[in-house]
Amino acid sequence: MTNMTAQEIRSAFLNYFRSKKHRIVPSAPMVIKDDSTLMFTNAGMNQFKDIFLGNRNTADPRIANTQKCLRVSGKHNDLEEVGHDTYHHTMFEMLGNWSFGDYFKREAIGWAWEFLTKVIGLQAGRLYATIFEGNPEEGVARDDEAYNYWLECFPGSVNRILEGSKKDNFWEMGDTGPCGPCSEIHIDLRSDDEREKVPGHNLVNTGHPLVVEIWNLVFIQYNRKADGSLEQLPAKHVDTGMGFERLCMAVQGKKSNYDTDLFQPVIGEISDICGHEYGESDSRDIAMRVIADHLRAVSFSIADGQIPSNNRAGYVIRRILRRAVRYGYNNLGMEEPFIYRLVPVLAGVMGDTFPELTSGREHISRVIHDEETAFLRTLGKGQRLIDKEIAVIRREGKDVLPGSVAFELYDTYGFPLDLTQLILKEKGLEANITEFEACMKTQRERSREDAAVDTGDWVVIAEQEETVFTGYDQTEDIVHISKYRSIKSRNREQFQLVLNRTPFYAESGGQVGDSGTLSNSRETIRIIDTIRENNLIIHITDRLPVEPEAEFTARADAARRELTESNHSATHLLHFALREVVGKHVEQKGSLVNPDRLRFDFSHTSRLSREEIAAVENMVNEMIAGNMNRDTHRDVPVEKAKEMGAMALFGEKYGDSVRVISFGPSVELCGGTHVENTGRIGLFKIVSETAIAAGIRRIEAVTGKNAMEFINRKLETLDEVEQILQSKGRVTDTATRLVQESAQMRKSIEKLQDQIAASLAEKLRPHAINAGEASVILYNAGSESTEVIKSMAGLFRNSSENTILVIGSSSAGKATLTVMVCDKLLQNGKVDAVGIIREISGEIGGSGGGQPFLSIAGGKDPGGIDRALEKAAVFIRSMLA
RNA sequence: GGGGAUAUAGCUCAGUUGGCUAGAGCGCGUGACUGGCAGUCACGAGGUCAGGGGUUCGAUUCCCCUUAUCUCCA
Repeated sequence: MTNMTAQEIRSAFLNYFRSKKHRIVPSAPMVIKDDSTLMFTNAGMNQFKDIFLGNRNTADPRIANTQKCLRVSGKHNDLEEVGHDTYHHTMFEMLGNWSFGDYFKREAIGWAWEFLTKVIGLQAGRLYATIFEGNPEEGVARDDEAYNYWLECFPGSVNRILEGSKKDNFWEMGDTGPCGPCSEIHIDLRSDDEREKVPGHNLVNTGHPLVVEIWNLVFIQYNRKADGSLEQLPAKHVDTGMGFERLCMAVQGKKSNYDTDLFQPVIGEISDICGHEYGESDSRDIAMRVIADHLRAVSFSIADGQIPSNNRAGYVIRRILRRAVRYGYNNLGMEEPFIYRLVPVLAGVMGDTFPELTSGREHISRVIHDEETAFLRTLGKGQRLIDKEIAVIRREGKDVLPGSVAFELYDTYGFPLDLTQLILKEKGLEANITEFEACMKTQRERSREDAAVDTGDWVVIAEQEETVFTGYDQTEDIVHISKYRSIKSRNREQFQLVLNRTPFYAESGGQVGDSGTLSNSRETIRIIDTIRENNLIIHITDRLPVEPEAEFTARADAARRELTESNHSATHLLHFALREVVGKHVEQKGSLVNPDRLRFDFSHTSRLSREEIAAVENMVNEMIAGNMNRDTHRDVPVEKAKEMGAMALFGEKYGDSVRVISFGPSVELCGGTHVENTGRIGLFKIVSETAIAAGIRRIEAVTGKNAMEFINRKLETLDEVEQILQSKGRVTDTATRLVQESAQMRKSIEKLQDQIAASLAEKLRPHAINAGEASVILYNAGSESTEVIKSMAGLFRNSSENTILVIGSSSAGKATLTVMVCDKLLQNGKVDAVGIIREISGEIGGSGGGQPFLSIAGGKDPGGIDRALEKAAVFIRSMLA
């Protein structure tokens, strides 16, 4: 064991492979943008997937790096384990070295051994290797090759090289694609005593916390097809992954990943904040580990531009953060936001290797704070709801909360099940978990059915490398289909076509994909959309050509493309103008460009003022009027592009060489298509400016014809308003005055109505007739409003004890009857307003109801009002007699 | 992408088979008590019941659509 720090261990790894002629590359973003099958980087090899799939070539056959990974969904899902043991993580670093058709098993095994035992000094006596035992059904033999190389590392030792099953020792990327046998290195970190008692080889792959896998060497030699069969790959690759946190634990002689210098500073801070030492109580330790781990996952995601939200990747991040808040709330008693305060400590630990953490520190902290606050509010609401539900079951004399209710709390109000259980337990109640699980299951099935897609194998017509994209220069081309496949989802089938060359722009960088046609003398196929997946340009269509091998003319919809280009170029100008007007802290956080409009999200904390918006708009329009020519540089090295002043985006993956687009002072890295001169944009108009997340604002704008239409519509509306107000030029003054006046008038009308009600009451009081103990007033108020009548009813109710009021009124051919009965009269149960109204409402051809003291009926026959009043008098007398 | 929920005063929310003159707490304003503050009491201002359509004599309430937000699953 040595005292190397995590930082030193990481450098040792990269330096070692640099000495073996590997190029060291930076970690790819953890959040994945152009692969619909994967939301997050979950293994070191993700960023090289294109190369393994043969969609992209690489200039460097040997590469090494440390890659930030997230395992929280899909095949690798460790989320629920994290914190309860000492070695699972959501976000972790994967050290890896790669060979793309270069070296294979001999070097991979030899170097791994040398690095572990010589460079960082792990004891050879604690190491074990596993190899694939073979699988006759798959037609794959035992990996004797790897076995023999391992034999050279463990000369004469027994039980150091173990055989593993398909589950442990055959690695697959997904249901289909590159795969192959793998060979894992495990380490036994137990004390000598314990190793004496139980030999380590009995504990490999059994989940023992101190006998753990540290390095997986994958030998990619097959391609898994959709029918499940394997085919040999022409070029064989090596893909290795070593869990950095575990390696640090092994090197630093710790018993837990969380005891290393990667986690201790953060745990120390948590301990300071909550006032409990780490290591005192199991439940608090678990919570601290959960929070320390989740903090990393969430911070790195936000740094990569993925903020917590309610769908897909953003939802996964939200769930992780909420899990951390929950543990803090339950186990540490933290009822105020606190996780955001840990961000600076984390940046201190990892900021050197991952500068995005340091530079985005404040933004990350703010986003976490807002999310914590929001969730604590959700918990507060849930608490109230559950109290209500508890009252319900108590009333019914039960002690089990139905599973459907627990599920509703969870599904609709986001109240976690474990909290529900905790609260119930405190009151001696419990929840029906079986029912809860059943509800959960039906919800899952519904979603899965909806999302089910059936992807067919590629049908290859002609082998070829990358598709040549010709759309920068033309919208029409002569093409061949090189491969196609079918995609079935729900009851719809679509086809994906890959061409040898194409003028179709694939959705990327916010610009929508082109649509258009493929045609020849025989037929025309409609291309609905064009997307990019793993570096392939994929054309989507509803039907396959009759003769896929034929030659086609590919035509992208030129008018649509032109509108889109205007919007895209305008987006660049907008970005530039924002940085000039608002400040250099403005960075692009998202962008959407389609034929109708453009949407631009950027970092900025406050709402833009009217003046700022006008200034931005003016600057863009001046650049348009300036007729600035487009300057395109293709294949510029990234470094050179930055020298040119191009704005690169954090969390964006760029190739070695990039494309630079400039219009005058605006310089951007961009793969999209643009107008050749800003004058073509015509006109630029901002339509809206809103907040979309903490620290991020969104501008939506239109250009050209759309901008003209937008402005004209506004002007027409203004014209109409002027017409209505009869006030040319001073509409705002007039409108303000009108609104004020109408508020005043509403108030004085209310007052007048009260006065009318009062005087009407005075007028009617003498006309009361006696009926038993009641004093009855019958009156046809003509066109008096129901508001006044109700008001008067209130007056009688408050000022007398034995009045019964029956008032008729009418307006616009409709009749209304209002009946009020004083409270005192209600007590003896002989009459009430509802009874009276039911009795008499037939006379006006309607019906009604209400409260015992006040009821209202409406009808269509005003002529019946007097009859209704007479009937009321008879009825009341008979009831009170 | 699919399911569920919510939208009522500045804020947090009530509003029970459709009809109560739309309410409560907090906040805000004015006044009183007190030497001042804290506090207590009284009075008051503040509402397009999210927007649009429908059913009905009558809709904050029921139905449909739109928008926004929350939430779960993928």
